[in-house]
Amino acid sequence: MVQNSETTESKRRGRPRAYDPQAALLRAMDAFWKKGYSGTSLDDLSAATGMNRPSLYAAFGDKRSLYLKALAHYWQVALDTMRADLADGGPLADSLMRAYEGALSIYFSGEDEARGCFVVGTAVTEAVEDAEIRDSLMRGFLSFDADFKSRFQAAREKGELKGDADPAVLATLATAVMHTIAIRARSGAARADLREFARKAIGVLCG
Amino acid sequence: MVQNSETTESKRRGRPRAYDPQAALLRAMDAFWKKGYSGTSLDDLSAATGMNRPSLYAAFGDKRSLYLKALAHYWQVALDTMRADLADGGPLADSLMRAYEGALSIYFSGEDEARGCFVVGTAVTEAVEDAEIRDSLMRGFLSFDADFKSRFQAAREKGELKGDADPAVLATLATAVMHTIAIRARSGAARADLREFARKAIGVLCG
DNA sequence: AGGATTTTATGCGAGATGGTACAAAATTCT
DNA sequence: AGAATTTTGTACCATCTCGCATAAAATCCT
Repeated sequence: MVQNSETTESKRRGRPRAYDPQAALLRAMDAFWKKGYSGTSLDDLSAATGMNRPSLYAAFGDKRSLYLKALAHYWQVALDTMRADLADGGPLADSLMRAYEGALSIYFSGEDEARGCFVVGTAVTEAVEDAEIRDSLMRGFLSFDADFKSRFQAAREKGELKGDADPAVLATLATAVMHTIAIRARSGAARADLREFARKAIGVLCG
Repeated sequence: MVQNSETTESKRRGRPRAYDPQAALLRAMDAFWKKGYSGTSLDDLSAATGMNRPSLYAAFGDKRSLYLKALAHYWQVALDTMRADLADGGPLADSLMRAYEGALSIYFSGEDEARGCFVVGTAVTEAVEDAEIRDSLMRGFLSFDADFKSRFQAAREKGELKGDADPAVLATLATAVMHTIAIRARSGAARADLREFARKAIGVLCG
């Protein structure tokens, strides 16, 4: 994505960086995750990362650029996690439950408060005014749908689903379950309740 | 909700208001709807309502107070609309489709751009830091669930659903469909596609 | 040791932001 | 007509916001 000069070459010319850019990106993501894009100031980001503003600037560009990098990173982690959860063997219901468990781990990964999904909790708000964010959302959600659909198709070929089941619809519904869990987690719902709902919803989807 | 002195008494003592408070609240809601709570400035609100800042203050209190009033109004409209759509007679699938059609009308009611759901698009972001908003979300979503659940229960008693169908789970799933439609509408999905998804999702729920 | 190079740290500046003071304007009551 | 009352409009203030200029610090190369 960036030049690999940073990771490969260990001997850099000038004063060494005081902070790991990758770790800083994660802390910046945490800050955005809590307060949203507009609600997070550069002072918040500076405090979260431990970097002063010029360093933030040199490392990530301006505020929006930093947010987009955090968003891209989140998508990557979220999609990779879900693909891995869905790919592991076992019955369809187990695969789906693993995916929802994985999502819940992310949604409740905050220090004190439940933050839900980074995308749903922060990017959706900006989507109306920012076309780049909007496109990123559309692509990401369709990617979720596609992964679920593949899993449903595989299940149908194995006879785990009724023959008239529509993998595309079930996939979008599976994403819908994830969306409502993300929303409700950020709205104060208990993790155990959401887990239980996921379990029962899977029952309906695998009906 | 407020004193009815404003609406009933037509003769007020001092200089008359230049703007209708109710209409102004709707315009303010539009402004928040587009840019979110943090992203909307008092200048935005002033421009949207045509009121200058001191008038905004006198009418609605500070920015957060105005937002909370807009949020309460949206909940009222959204819940009333859905209850009416679900209550009208006919088969379960028709009731559900009416509810989703009604939601889509709201989500695509913006001037140019699709804004999705006001709650999902703006309040969810603030929920982590603002306990009052968070509680409002929890109550509202559970209210949606409850209304759907009543409708599913009525359908089951009429024999429209299989006996082993769980109205509570189906209700939360129905809300999940609404959530994902809200999210996707704001992310640029086409109204026709969302409508089609709703139709097919109803097929799964009414299994 | 000294120059070159890169990052850090302090701090500034132009503009936006939320909120308010104050006087002028528009109406009702006496 | 004039006092009382309520809203409007202008202007202002303290603070925050983003972004950057500039100098000091820490390393590598010769």
